[in-house]
Amino acid sequence: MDWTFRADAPIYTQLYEQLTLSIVAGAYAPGERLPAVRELAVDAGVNPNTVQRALSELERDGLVFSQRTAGRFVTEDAGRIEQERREIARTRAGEFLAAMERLGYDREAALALLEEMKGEET
Amino acid sequence: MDWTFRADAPIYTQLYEQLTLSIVAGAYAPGERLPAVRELAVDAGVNPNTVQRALSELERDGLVFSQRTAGRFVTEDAGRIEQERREIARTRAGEFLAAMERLGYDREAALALLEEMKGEET
DNA sequence: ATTATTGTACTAATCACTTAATACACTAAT
DNA sequence: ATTAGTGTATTAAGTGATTAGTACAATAAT
Repeated sequence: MDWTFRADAPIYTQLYEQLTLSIVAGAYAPGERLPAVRELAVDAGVNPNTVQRALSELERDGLVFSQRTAGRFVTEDAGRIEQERREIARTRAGEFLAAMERLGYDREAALALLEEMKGEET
Repeated sequence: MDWTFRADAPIYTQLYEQLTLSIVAGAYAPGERLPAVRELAVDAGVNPNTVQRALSELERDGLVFSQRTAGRFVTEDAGRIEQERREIARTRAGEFLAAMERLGYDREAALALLEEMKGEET
């Protein structure tokens, strides 16, 4: 993992987002053990507590669970992971549509814009 | 204007965004005079400097200009306003596609999701 | 039993950013 | 000339959250 952080948002937030994406996109398999808090911390060059905080949120989301002395693991519930993936996608889509609406683009127009951008780089 | 602020972002940012939207969506016409800094400040219940800061950014974007003793005005360049509207829309669209891609949705799938959401509220 | 490795809790300090207070500058109108 | 209404600059203080330091707890392996 590259672990490069922007300055415009807390590190723990960025860790949280990147870890979520890693799990949801399948980079960590269901049931797989995650690196230890201290290990991740060294790897990312941050304080263990910062990692801890990010991981707590993943736990709150039900994407990981921890066994006090063995370590942290990705949930074995593949359905939960897929559900999370869908939820994030729907949220993003909703936010996008809302933003476009405020700009005076109705849904047709928003879709048209996306169609028109198909060939381009992001 | 309702001027209600969230707690998760600076006030000046939110002012900036809302004012931008107001201009771009045509709530303020090209050439129209904006309320004075102090007036907006009272209206929104914030410090004049906070308003000043938001307005400075609008100026940087070329959406407003100020005449030192007369007040601030929306640019008369309607093309500039439309351009800004388009830019914001394209940026949002690009961000959306990028986010969806990280989630494993290619463009087809992203569009399909939006189609599927057409009937819903945001 | 001891050690090493894990997650967790608590406290404190740093640190940057936002916001506020205040004073200044300029112009038009009276 | 004076006043009132603009935008602007500068400085200071608050404030809140992030991050770090350090110590604790629990279990598995040796």
